[in-house]
Amino acid sequence: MVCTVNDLQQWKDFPKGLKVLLLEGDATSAAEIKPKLEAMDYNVSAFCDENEALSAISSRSESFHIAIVEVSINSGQGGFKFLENAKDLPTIMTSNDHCLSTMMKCIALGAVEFLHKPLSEDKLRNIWQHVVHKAFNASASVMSESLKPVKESVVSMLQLQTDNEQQESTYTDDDPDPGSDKYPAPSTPQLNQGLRLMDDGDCPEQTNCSIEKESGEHDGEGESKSVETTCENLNSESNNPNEPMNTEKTLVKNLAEGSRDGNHDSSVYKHTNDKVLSSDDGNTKSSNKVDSCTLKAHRKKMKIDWTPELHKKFVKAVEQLGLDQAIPSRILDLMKVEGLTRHNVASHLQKYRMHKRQILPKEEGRKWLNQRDQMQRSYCLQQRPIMAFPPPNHSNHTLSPAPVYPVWRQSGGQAAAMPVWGPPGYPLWHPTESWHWKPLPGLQMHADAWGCPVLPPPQAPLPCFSYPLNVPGMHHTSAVDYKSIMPQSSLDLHLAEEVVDKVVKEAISKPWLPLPLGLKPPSTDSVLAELSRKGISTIPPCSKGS
DNA sequence: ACCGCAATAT
DNA sequence: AATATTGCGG
Repeated sequence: MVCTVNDLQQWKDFPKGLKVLLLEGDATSAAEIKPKLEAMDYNVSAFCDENEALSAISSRSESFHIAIVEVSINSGQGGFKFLENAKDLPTIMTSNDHCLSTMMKCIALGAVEFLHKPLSEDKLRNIWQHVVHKAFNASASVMSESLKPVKESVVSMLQLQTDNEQQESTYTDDDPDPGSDKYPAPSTPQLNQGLRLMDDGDCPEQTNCSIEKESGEHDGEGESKSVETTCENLNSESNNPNEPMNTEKTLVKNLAEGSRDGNHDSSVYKHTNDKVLSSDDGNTKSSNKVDSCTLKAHRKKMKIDWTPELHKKFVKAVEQLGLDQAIPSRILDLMKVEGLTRHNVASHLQKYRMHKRQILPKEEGRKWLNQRDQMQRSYCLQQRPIMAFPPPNHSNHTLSPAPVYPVWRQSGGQAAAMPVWGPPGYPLWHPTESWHWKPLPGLQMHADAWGCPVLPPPQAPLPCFSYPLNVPGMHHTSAVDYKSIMPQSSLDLHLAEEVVDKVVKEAISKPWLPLPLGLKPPSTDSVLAELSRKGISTIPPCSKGS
């Protein structure tokens, strides 16, 4: 609060008379710069000794409006000490060292601007802006919550915590506090340039940091939202006409994005990019790699590494829930994996289901797909496997080309060659040789394979049996065969039976529907015949609703 | 608000 | 190749 709005209002010829503290590493450069400042009618007090400068501001801090401090590369903390102890004084840092890290460090420590040397009058002319800025923002909470993550990110990147900031407790996460009067300066060309270097890395979407939608997901997924939120906040803030530093904020935010490798929790995420600092030139002071755990606010969603273990959890959850209840949110709950999002689960679940039902090649799918409306379509999709039971007169392979079942890939990669896909949900009609997932002795794989139960499946629920009426021959014979063929996976059995159940119900209730896959056969007549043969003569009145 | 699917992006 | 994201319909 060197200068209040009031002061400014009464300061007729502002910024003339601005009291500038100049701290240079040597008298020569001080003597060089001082005249330039004075040429603008600034009132300059030059120092070459940091401690002297500090005592000057401590003894009469009110007598300076702004400080221009050289960062001396040679002398350790040269300049920083002043910076950190002159919290109330808008401080511009200058240096011959154009290294990005230095710049950021200065800004992070509260400098209002960083100017590359040599200092021209042009660069110095408008330093008064900071004083004005401060005057108008000193009391207001400049550091909004939204900036906290940004701050943390930068700090983390620079590893300031390990360096020099014993006294600087701010970034830890507490105070975004307005008390620390230092605020980022109007961006300078240099700064922008420098920061841009940082984003050449690999954050493609950063350019449009704007509105990432997803804002919808405030739900339980206490995950990587923070940065996005930050982003939004930044944007909204940048709408403020009084805020001259949009670009800088954005860029800084980008930095945050870049440094998003930190995830504190389990091994869900792949730590893929730590290259962020690579563009950093050789700032040796803070060149250590960013500790990945420092950042809580990791930016965009990280790619989940669906390790076998994780997948196991997933499958376990799915099984616990049962197929009907296995929806992303519940699975997510059951899995209890920190950082995992519903989207992650949904995505995985989608794939999981896909492979369970062994999507047929589109071509074939098309054959029977357009036969009916959406309902019909989904019906076909769901039932197709069952319908593919080789009818007496058809060789199955002509109807259902055996898909390949990749097996779960070990994240380690050694088992990459293994088929990762588990058993198809309904492998019945597939030639045995395609059951890659089958026990596979010696490979710990199979348990992780898609669709392969990790837990003994719940014995009880075989929903299909809950229909006393719907156990026509088809079910019977098929089920029996199935069991004899595929005792390995009771889950599959379960699934198959469930599907059978559905099909039977469907067949009973809608005998008029064509069967998928162009299986001519059993179709209506056969089914009906079978039903009657089994003594089931009472076919529910075929109401669509049933 | 969430689910599921398909298409598409990364 | 594996995932994530998006768009759409439900």
